[in-house]
Amino acid sequence: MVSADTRPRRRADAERSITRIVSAARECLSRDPDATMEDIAKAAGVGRMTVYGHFRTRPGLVEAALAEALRAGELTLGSVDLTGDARQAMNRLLASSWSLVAESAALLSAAQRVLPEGRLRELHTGAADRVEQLIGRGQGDGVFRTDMPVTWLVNAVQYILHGAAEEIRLGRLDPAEASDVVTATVQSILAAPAHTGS
Amino acid sequence: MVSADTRPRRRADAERSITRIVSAARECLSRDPDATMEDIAKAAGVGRMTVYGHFRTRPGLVEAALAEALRAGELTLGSVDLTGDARQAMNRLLASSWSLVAESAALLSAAQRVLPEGRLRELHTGAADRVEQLIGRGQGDGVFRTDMPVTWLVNAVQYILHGAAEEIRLGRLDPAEASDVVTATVQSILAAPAHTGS
DNA sequence: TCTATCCCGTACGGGAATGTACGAGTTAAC
DNA sequence: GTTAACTCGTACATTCCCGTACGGGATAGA
Repeated sequence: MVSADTRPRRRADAERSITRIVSAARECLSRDPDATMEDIAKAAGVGRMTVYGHFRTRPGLVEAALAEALRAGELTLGSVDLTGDARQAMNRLLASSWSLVAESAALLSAAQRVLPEGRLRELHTGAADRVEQLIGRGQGDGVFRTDMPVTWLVNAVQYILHGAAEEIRLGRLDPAEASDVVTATVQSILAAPAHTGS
Repeated sequence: MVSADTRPRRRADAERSITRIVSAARECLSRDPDATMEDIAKAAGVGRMTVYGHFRTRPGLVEAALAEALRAGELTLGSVDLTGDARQAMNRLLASSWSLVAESAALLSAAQRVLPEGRLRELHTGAADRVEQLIGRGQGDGVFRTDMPVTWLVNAVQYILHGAAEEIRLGRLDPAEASDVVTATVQSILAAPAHTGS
């Protein structure tokens, strides 16, 4: 927040470089959490030193990339209608954002390794909270199960998305049917049991 | 397989060291896939050089640790009764092996990074196949859903187990209730829809 | 045009991890 | 008790990546 305010004078090409670098960082780190500064620089089409010109350390760049991904997430999340039937709302949410969340999983793990303990959760809270609220509302309406902690349900969904991304990356899941598979799986996890059998 | 056969002469203390090293490797790599040779040596209570005396390279040690974990897995898997109702069989399977599978997740990812492409799947096939067969049988019996690829179901279960391990590690899931949560979640994913709705 | 900003290559230093070499002390096995 | 095997410390070479320093060249912005 400091750099953007106290440094209002920045040349247009620098702005463009930064955009490309952060974007490249997202892409690289999402594929390999151990991606090197040079890997990222190459992907951005700039020299390694140019990267250091804008981001003094690797953690700094990782955080910027994560922040960018989260901003994009917040944006799409904010544009989704979460009212009405919680199941339908969840479907809409997944339809518009599952691939984004899934692809960011590796980036998240990269951040987890280089950022101080609380920092990640601090940044990530916004997005997770909204999902948690939706699930909570669904529980209140009786359409989602209540026999498990909400935290677990939220994270179980996360892990399914992560898994779907991995399966696609490994060529074991057809990207075309991934969306349907993910929504169906998530609905199964969240659904309230039809009857209270043993 | 080679070292055990062509080198029948090994002193008892060496045998003990190897056991301790492999065991320590499992433990360390399951907590941190990037665990160092020195970390492992320290955990095993031996010097780093002793480790190199038995495993020339890190990948070699990782493979040995993975093989050990898989052997343990095969052992428990083999002792589980997989006949009868597929759902019950799955519950028995999970009850006896979910924590082992879950804890080995990090080890698996460590292996994925240092072992050549096909090697991991080659080693891991045995265990995965058995789960796949059980799910396939459940589908044939009409108790498990058939609207998704079996491969996806198998891996979705994997990812749930992985997630459960992570949640426990982060203190967000009570180990005492983890078993119930896992089995219930897995059953939800696998269950055939009660009625053929829209 | 002129200047401050930015691009980017080479070069260097530091740190961490892997794997090798040597060798002295210890211990199992015969 | 003798020998061969094992332990394990120090020291070293190598590699990889991070981050810094310097400086020449290109370019946006006035």
